[in-house]
Formats: sequence, structure tokens, C-alpha cells
Amino acid sequence: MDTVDESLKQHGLRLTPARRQIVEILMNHAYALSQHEIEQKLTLEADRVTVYRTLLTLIEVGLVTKILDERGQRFLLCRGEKKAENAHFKCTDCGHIEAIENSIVLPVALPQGYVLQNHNVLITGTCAVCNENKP
Amino acid sequence: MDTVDESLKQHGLRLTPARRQIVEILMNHAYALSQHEIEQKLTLEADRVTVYRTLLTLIEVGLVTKILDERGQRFLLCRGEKKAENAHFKCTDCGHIEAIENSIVLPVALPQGYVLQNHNVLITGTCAVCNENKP
DNA sequence: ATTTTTCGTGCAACAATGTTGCAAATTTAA
DNA sequence: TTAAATTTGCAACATTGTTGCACGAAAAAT
Ligand SMILES: [Mn+2]
Ligand SMILES: [Mn+2]
Ligand SMILES: [Zn+2]
Ligand SMILES: [Zn+2]
Repeated sequence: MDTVDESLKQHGLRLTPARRQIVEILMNHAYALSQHEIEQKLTLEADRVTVYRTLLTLIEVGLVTKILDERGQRFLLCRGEKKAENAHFKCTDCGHIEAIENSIVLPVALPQGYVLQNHNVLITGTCAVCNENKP
Repeated sequence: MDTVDESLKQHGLRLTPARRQIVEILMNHAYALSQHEIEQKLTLEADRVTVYRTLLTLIEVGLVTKILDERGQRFLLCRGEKKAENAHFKCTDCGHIEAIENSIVLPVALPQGYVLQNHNVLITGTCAVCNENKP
């Protein structure tokens, strides 16, 4: 049983072709994918609602997390313990989105009486690759 | 000529009823409004496309900035020099969104070769008012 | 291995938001 | 007051999110 199946089993999910392939796709990408991008990378035929619900399920069990983009949401595998605690960087040139490791985003000083639940940080700019190609 | 008209003039925009009222609405709110919320607060009749384009224009000239929400974008007046450099807080109870003054969010240490352009920080949690009402 | 139960999927349908083209109306400049 | 430039309303379409329900597939029970 491979890593994908183990992950699904560990989270109490049934092994279905759609789940297997979606998790595998997310495993093979270091940056966050939109639902549409995931659909395009699927070799099997899956309805977009299936992809939608599969992602909901994966988030619910903690396998996947999402971040907010200008146009909708983007999904990526939870690595390690942290969910979306990292800031994410989106290159305005190539469009790739990646988690920024070691990014110190929080704690932010919230006003008195406020309680923190979650946060979403998207930083835009240009990545190293794109900056090299056009100096 | 009131503050609204001055702002519009200063940014080289024509004075139209829609622009006047939309800017006024944003001036009277400390938190970010969705396009739909703005529409609802208008007393004059304006097509949603007009609101859409008006907001685009206001952002383009620097009068307004937007932040990303789970469901679309939210708009607020630019105060002072800073655009959306502040973090924004959204209460999951009452839904209000406000800029967090004095929030130290950046600089985030970006990897070598990366260039920063902008950032968007949305923090979710519960606000002081909501926490008082339900302790 | 077969049945039963539980869960996942496809399809249809709808909601919300974003986006564009174009003609009519409005604002500003001449 | 007229002409030029800009803004608006309307129609139309795209994208994404969301739900109900009947059917199919996976896991559990027998
Ligand atoms: Mn798509
Ligand atoms: Mn609306
Ligand atoms: Zn890039
Ligand atoms: Zn609140």
C-alpha cells in the first residue's frame, strides 16, 4: 500500500480512484493548485462536483488546506504539523504559489478582547526563476 | 465642495452620483465591504456593473483598496499613505472586517531572489463585542 | 462469496461573482 | 450651447461555489 492509500486510510477515508489521484497530484506539487488545475491534471474522468467535494473532505480530515487567491481558492497538501500557518507567495509572472517556509507572520498583536482563530497570508511578487530570466 | 468631491477631483475623476455615493459609503465604514453590501447601501439605483466598474476605477486611482475574502473581494478606502499594508481581521461571528492598526505583518523573510510586490493578510477570529456577549 | 450497509459519484440545477461589448445618457471642456 | 470624452445600463456570458437526489462503488457483515 503506497503513501497515498496510507494517508487516506489513516484519516478514515475510503479508497476511491478520485481521492487517490487528487491526493497524488497534490503530493507532486509544492505549490497550491486551483480546483480547475487539479481537474486538468486528472487522467480519470471526474465531475467537477466530485473534485469539489473530494477537496472538502480532504480539508475536513486535515489532509489538505486551502488559501485564498484573487480568483477563488487554492489547495495544497498539509505538510508536517502546520496547516496554513505559513505565508504563501504567488509569483505574478509565472503564477506559481508556494508556502514560504520559516515565514514569521504571526503573532500579530490583536486588539484587547479579540480571539484569533486562523489566518491567511498571500504575498505577491516575482520569484527567483522569473527574476533571473528577465534581469 | 465636500470631502468626497475633493477626493474624486484630486484623482482626476468626474463627479457622478454613483461615484459620490460609493465613496461616501466607504468613508463611513471602518471595515471592508463586499460589492454586494455596497450595492445594498446605495439609495440611488445603480447597476451592479456600474458598482463593479466604479470600484475598479477607484482602485486604479488609489482611492480604494481591496482585500481577499473567502467569498470574493472586499473594498475599503485607502487611509493615509498605506494601501492594504495592514492586516485585516474578520469576525466569524458578526462578519465585520476591519483593518488592524499597528499590525506588524511584514517584512516577511522571502527566499533569495524573490521580490515583494504586495500582500494580503486576513485573520479570522472573534471580535471583542462578540466575545463579551457570549462568554 | 454474497449480501447488506454505508458512502461516493454523476448529473442537473441554481446562486454568486466577475467580465465584456455596445448603445444611450451624462459630464466636462470648448 | 455645442461637441468631445467619459460613464452608465443592459444584455450576455464565464467561472466558481453549492445542493439534492438517484445510482454506483466500497467496505462491513453474514
Ligand atoms: Mn474549471
Ligand atoms: Mn450581490
Ligand atoms: Zn515566477
Ligand atoms: Zn464580532
